Amino acid sequence: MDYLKSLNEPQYEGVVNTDGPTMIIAGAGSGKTRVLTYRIAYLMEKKGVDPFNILSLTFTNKAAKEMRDRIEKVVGTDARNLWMGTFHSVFARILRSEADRLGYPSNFTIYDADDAKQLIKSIVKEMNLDDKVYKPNVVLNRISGAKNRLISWREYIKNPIYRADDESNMKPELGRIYKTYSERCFKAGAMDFDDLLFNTNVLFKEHLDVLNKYQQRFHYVMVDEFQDTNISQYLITKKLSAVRQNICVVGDDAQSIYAFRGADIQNILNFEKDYPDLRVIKLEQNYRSTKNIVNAANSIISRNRAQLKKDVWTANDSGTLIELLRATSDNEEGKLVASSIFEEKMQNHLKNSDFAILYRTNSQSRAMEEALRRMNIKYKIVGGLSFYQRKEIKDLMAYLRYSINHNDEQSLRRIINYPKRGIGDSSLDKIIVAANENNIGLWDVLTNISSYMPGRVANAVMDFVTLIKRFKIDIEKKDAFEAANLIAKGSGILKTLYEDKTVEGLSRYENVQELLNAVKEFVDDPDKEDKSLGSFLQEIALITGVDNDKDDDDDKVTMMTIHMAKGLEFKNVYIVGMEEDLFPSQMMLSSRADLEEERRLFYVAITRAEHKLYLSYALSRYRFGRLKNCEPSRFIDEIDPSFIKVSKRHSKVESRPSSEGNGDFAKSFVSGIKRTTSSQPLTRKSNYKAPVDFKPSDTSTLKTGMKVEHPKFGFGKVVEMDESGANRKATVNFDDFGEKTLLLSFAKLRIHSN
DNA sequence: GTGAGGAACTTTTTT
DNA sequence: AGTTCCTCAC
Repeated sequence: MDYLKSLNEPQYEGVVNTDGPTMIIAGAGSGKTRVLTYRIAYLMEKKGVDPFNILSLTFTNKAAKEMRDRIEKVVGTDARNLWMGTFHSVFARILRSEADRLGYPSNFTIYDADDAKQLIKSIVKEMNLDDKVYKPNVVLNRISGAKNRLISWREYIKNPIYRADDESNMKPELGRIYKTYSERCFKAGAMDFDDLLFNTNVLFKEHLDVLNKYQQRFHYVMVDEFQDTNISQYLITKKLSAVRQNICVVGDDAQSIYAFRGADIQNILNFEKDYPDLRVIKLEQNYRSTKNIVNAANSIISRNRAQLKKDVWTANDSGTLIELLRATSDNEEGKLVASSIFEEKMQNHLKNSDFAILYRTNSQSRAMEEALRRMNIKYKIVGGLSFYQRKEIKDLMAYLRYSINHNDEQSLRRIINYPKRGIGDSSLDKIIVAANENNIGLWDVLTNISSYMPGRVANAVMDFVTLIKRFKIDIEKKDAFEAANLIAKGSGILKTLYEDKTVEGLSRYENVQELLNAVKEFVDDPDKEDKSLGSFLQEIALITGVDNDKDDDDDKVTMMTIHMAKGLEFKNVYIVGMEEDLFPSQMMLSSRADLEEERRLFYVAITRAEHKLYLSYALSRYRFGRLKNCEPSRFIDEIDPSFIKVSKRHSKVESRPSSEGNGDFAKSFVSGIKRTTSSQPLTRKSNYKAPVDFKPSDTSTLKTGMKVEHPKFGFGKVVEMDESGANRKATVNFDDFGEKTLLLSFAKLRIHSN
């Protein structure tokens, strides 16, 4: 057990005091992951605990995987049997096997935020409420908040305080929306993210035999990033460890940055009250960063009132001062950062992967990307719109999900008319209303469609039902990969995408193939016990941006939001967009507590840096297409000035550009074609109007090989004619826009020559 | 039912 | 600057 020798005293305490309630307060960079890893290894090696009896909850799946790998290095392949994962993934797994207790199917669907918002939107519409008042985001937040505090819709409706609160906010119907939303999810056999935790609590509360089973199973319970757990999560861990009391939570109140998601910093501040004989261990020595960085971070966080006493220090060198960069615009900010990275690489022999650019909002990545590309610096963006949120992926997933769970309303919505089969929105609404009015499942309506709907649409629905039934059989008879393949082909998704020869269409086709590859990998993975398609889908639903980070060994600069950077470290860090209203975010400044959360976020960002930290801000920035003036963030002034210096790249203040931007670069894009609005994207072809003198020719004589002109796409050559159907189509290869297939009854083509 | 085109709105972080 | 909703014509 050599590894114990490398630990300092509090770290050692954290590893060997395995029994009884323990709280480890771990300052940034204090070796928290090491302690947790060794603690588990110690439990297995020294105490002979079966890994099957250890539950370790982490914040991301990636963190879980890394920890498992590290433990495996110490104790061997036994580590694979540990229960390790995020709250959501571990309890989704448990719910899956206990679903019948709650009246759910074991193959329940997991709704992501997108599905949830769509559902709320349609409920608000059905209830004839104003969607300006009941915005899906706001409603979902409110429902989510209630669930995270374990308030069911029944209690919500009963409680006069919530009602009064909602009424004073002019949203008296929230309770009813919550009720309908819950019922619809239940009927659809679906749980949203919050339900996974909420229903686990219900399960443990109402089925004591089940609770008992898991209490007996988990002899040791550990929770990482405890500062970011909500009440619902806290109660689950408390219940699970109630018999043996072997609960160990690890966290840092100074790094609590998920209050918006229901994380309650009181969990960590009040933990002592719940466990009077709690052992508290503080890890205060920072091994990661220079003195300047540690002290600067301390000078920031000391301004917050809500915190535990802690004295983070380091024995490392002072290092260089933090550098402050000022740019005239967001684009120049990108250039300054890129050239600074270039210079640092040259002078200090650093790799791209030693750098991280951190920002407050995802939209800030754009300017940085362009600058890095121009300087030929490789980069990767972690998070943002993930692979699994792309339309084509969600479409295929919806087919897979629906083929497994025929009552999944949101999936049905996506696929019933994609590819087009003549079942429009109004027909779909009728189907949903029929299901709700007769209190039956969607599938029951679809299979008896002729009693609800006459004629042409009914036939289309019957074809759809036959298709889904076929898929269901495929899933039962074949393995997940083959079934997914058959569904991708049979649904017509592959064909539709294959026919789209545009650049975007090609990449969409490749993405679908990529998803099929992911299923293949899943099926071939020897570590997976349940290889059904349903199990694959549930796993995918809980994958996040960081988990998805495939090429982390490539030499690339990492770009991500500060939230995503939690738990990571880099030699050099750039925190960009240090502007008032952006960071701290304007939306967070309504109360003191929120300012403190923004400050903790800044603390997290600073403490990611090992050697060198840069802060940058711009004097003006594009927002909704307009250039807006910006002021430096108050956080810059809050850093003790002895740790910070102004960079030599700092721009002069006088050079601030005029705030009157006219994003009118489109004019030069395609000559002779006018943009119809100043504010709409180039990607939409309808944003261009033909010059007034454009007169289309009679296209009845159009043939392959002819040169044509189109008002929006300019000149091109006909590569293929399709005269088979009622609608004549021509595929034209345009000089500037590539191949497009045009319906000749609509297309305004002018024939030039052949 | 479908697609084109215009207007209006957007305004944070994520399991 | 990009998305989404609405309207209108086919």
